[in-house]
Amino acid sequence: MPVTLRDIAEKVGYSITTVSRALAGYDDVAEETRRLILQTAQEMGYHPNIPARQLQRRRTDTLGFVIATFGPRFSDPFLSELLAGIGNEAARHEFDLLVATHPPRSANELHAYRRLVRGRRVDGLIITRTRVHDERIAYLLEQKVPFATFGRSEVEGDFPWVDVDGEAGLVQVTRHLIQQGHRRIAIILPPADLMFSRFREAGFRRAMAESELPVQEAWVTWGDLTEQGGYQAARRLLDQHPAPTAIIAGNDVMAIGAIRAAREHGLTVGREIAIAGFDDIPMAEHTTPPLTTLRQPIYEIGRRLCRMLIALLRGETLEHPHVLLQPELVIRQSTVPEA
Amino acid sequence: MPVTLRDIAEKVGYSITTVSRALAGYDDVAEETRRLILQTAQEMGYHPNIPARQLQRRRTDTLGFVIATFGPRFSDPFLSELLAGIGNEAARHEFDLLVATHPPRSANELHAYRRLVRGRRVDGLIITRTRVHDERIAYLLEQKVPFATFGRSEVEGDFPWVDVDGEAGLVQVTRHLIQQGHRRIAIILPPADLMFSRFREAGFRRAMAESELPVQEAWVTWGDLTEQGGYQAARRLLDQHPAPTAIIAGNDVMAIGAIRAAREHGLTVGREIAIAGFDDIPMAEHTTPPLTTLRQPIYEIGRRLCRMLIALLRGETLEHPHVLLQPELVIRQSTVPEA
DNA sequence: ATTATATTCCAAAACGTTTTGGATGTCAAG
DNA sequence: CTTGACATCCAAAACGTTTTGGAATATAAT
Repeated sequence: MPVTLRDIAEKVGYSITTVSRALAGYDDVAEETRRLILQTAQEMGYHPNIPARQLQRRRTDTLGFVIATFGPRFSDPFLSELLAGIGNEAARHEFDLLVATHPPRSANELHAYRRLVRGRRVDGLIITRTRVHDERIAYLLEQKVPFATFGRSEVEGDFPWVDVDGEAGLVQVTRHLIQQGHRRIAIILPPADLMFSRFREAGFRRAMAESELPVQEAWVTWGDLTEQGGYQAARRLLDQHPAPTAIIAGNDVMAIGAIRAAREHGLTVGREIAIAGFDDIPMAEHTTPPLTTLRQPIYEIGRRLCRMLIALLRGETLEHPHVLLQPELVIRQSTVPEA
Repeated sequence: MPVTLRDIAEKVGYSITTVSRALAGYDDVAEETRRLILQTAQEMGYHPNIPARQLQRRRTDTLGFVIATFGPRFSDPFLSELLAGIGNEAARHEFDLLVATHPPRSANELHAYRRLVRGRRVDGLIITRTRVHDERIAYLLEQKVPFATFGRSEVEGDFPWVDVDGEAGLVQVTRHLIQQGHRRIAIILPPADLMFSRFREAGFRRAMAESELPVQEAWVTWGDLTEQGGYQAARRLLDQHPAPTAIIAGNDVMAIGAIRAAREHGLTVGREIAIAGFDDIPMAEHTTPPLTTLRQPIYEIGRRLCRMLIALLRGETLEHPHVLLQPELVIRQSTVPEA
């Protein structure tokens, strides 16, 4: 039913080849012929059949992005924003985006990657939240499928990445808290198998050491990046004696959970306890009190990763294949009591 | 480089046809032959080329979902959860999901749909937040592309949908507030061009009329479903004299904004002012105070829409092509002060 | 022995595109 | 008049799959 090159060819009386080449803009088509073909194609409502083109060109102009959904719920603002950045940039380059979802760290996570790669559904993929010994990266390297990651990796191999300097970030925020007079500082780290958890821990320890403050090992904890996780971890921290006077959470979502825990403990956040996050999600400036956090431009990173990957696919060599951005400390009332 | 049917055929000494049919499970292949072919395919690491299959089968086993991103940011928990539901269910049926993003109500919204439809990239689409005179629906009906929607529509045409009875929901929550002793009740509706805005408004008015309470027209306002939007609308409401003692927000995200506005106004939410939302996003039970809201099972609806659409694509007739779910009133401390 | 019926196989066409490697015709230069 | 250069066109192959419409052989029924 849909119009094909053959239909146009028959109508205008030229070969399929010529029609194809006219539409593709080759210069071995007479100007007048081209005009006729273009107009006819327009009139007949021609649009190329993409699967056919993909088959012939042996590429799909499609990117893959696999999202981990937490249980039945996925409302991680981090992933949403990244997705928006990737998606909007992909659209700008006329690329499509194939999204696969799956429960996190499930057996079918790799299955999702294999599906996309084996079926030649995508030309490249974007990976986020790189992990220690990341099997996704290992797989894609082994399969020689182009990809770009948000986050560094210790896996050997050459691939572009963008990352935010979590170590420097944690040095900043820890120093800030120390400057505010805090000595008993706790931290709720992201899951330890995530690469950025390591960097942030290192930054925290470095800043504490620098001020010759001891790191209470009981105050170094981990949370699963959800509100619940932050809440629970913070509760455990606040139940201790002595309790910390400041908590740094691995992301804003956990920080929001920590705020709730602190409030339940009867503490005034900002005054009796300081709480800081990481990300600067839109909600961060609207919590009560507004959240001190480290801003990372997630949306922009999504766009950038997408651009890098597409450049890679086009065979261009990247000027800066590895980008390390500095997070920006945004100080709000959750660590600095109102004047 | 990748293994094709031809490679297997040459290796085992049968025709491409037989290899194809053996792998597809037809019964006109000898048992022994099939075993040989299956094993060889396995050994050689065969995986079908999906674009080739799509071309031949004239279907893609792929669904499309277009997401409106708000400005550069998209962190709408509603959309995230719906996406998770759709994505996980699609994976269960071996369907892929093509996601397109675009700024809301931009000219290229329809462009995104056209792109997916014209290029025959997808077999069907899922639409959410149906609008009055929805041009997306009109377009898909005109193109005879299967789709399913979250939300009803007044556009003529037959297509499956799932919706939540917003009118009944608003009757419930309004009654609840009236029962709590509120007389001056305001509402922040979703944008008026969204179908569900109409239903909710009707429910609100019905419940008010039923108790012979006047609806202050200045207290019927609209917000853009963001935290900011809810905050601003609530501020305007609270600046009035007399101010409402209860505010019903069009979704939880706006309710969170309203809570912030109320707090800034020096009001204790739950006690001096009641605030209710709609959706019951994960964050709702973790706000301060926890939010009274109408729960709609967004994740499940995503799955259901996906199932309906796939059934439709398979030519099955749906038992219940139109599903109207009842939202569940979840009463928390934002409307009922703590004991 | 012949016919009918299964069983197992496959050549070829088709899906709609892009690309290769010329073919044809025209025109200016020699 | 020939040659070469250019401009314009196209037949055919290829991408990798599925499906159609039998062919070939073996087995059972007459």
